[in-house]
Amino acid sequence: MKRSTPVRNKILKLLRVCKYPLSVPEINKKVKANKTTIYRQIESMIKEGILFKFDFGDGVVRYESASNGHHHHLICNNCGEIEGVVLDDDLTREEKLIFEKRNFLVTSHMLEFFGFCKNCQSDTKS
Amino acid sequence: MKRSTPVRNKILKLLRVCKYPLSVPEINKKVKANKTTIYRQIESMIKEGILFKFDFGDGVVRYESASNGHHHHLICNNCGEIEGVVLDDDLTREEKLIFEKRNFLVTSHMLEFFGFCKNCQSDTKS
DNA sequence: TTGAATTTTGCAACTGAGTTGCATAAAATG
DNA sequence: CATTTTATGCAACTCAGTTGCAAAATTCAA
Ligand SMILES: [Mn+2]
Ligand SMILES: [Mn+2]
Ligand SMILES: [Zn+2]
Ligand SMILES: [Zn+2]
Repeated sequence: MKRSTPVRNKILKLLRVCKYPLSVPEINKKVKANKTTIYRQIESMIKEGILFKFDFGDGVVRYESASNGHHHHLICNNCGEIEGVVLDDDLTREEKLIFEKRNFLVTSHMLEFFGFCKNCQSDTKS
Repeated sequence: MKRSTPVRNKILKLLRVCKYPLSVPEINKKVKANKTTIYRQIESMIKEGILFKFDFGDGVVRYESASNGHHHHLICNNCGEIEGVVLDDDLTREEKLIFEKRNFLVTSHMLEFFGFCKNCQSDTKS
C-alpha cells in the first residue's frame, strides 16, 4: 500500500481541499469507491503519517490531511460546525512536566474544545 | 430516569471504585444486567452530570464517575494502560484566547496524551 | 389498600461502522 | 510475455449502540 492509485489519489485530493475532517462514510459519498478499499488506503496513509485521525466521541472517526499541520478543533454543541485552531504554546510545558513528575513520555496528544460558535451564541438557543 | 434503582446503583458503585474509565461491555461483565438498560442509565447519568464520557479513538467509549473530578489521561501506546492526570493550569488561558480571537465560547474540552508509560520505556520495545 | 399512571427493565430485531477472507484485477519486475 | 507483488471488490461477519414494544416494578392518588 504505497502506490499512487486512483482511489488513494481521490481520497487525498478530497481531504486536502476540505476545511474540516471527514468520516469514511462522508468520504465514500464523494469518492464512490469500495468501502474496504477506502478503509485500507486510509489505514495505510495514517501509518505513513500523511493523514491525521480524529475522534470527537460521537461514534464516527474523522480524517484530515496532515498537510494542514498539527492542530485542534472547536466543535459547536449547537450546530456541529468544526473549526480548526492552532495553540500559541502547544502543551510543550505540560508534556515536559508530565515526564518529570510521572515518568510518562508523551509522544502525541489530542485536544478538542466544545462550546458555541459565533452564530450559535447570538441565537440564544439552548 | 432518576430513581435510585439496582442497575443504576451497581454501575455507580463500580465506577466510583475503578481507577480508569470503563466501556459499556466492560461494565456489563461486572454488573451483569441488560445491555439496553445499562446504556439508558449511563445516558441518563451523563445528562445529570454524575458521569463523564471519554473517547480515545479506539472505537470504544468509556465512562468515569464525575466524583473523580475533571482530569485527563495518559494512554500507553504499548501496553494500553490508562493513568489519570490533572493539569496545573487547565487551559483557562487558551480558552480565553480562543474567545477573544475567534469568538468561539468554549464550555468544555477533552485532552488525552499518548505515549509510553514508565514500564514500556525501559522495555525498549517498539 | 387498591388501581391507574409513570418509570424502569428486558428482549429481540435492527443500524451502521469497521474488519476479514478470498478471489480477481491491475501494476511492476525482469 | 510470464511471474510476482500489490490494489481492488465483494460478501459475510463482528460488535457497539439504538429502537420498538411488552412486561415488571414503583409511585401516587383515590
Ligand atoms: Mn496540540
Ligand atoms: Mn482539562
Ligand atoms: Zn454553532
Ligand atoms: Zn505501557
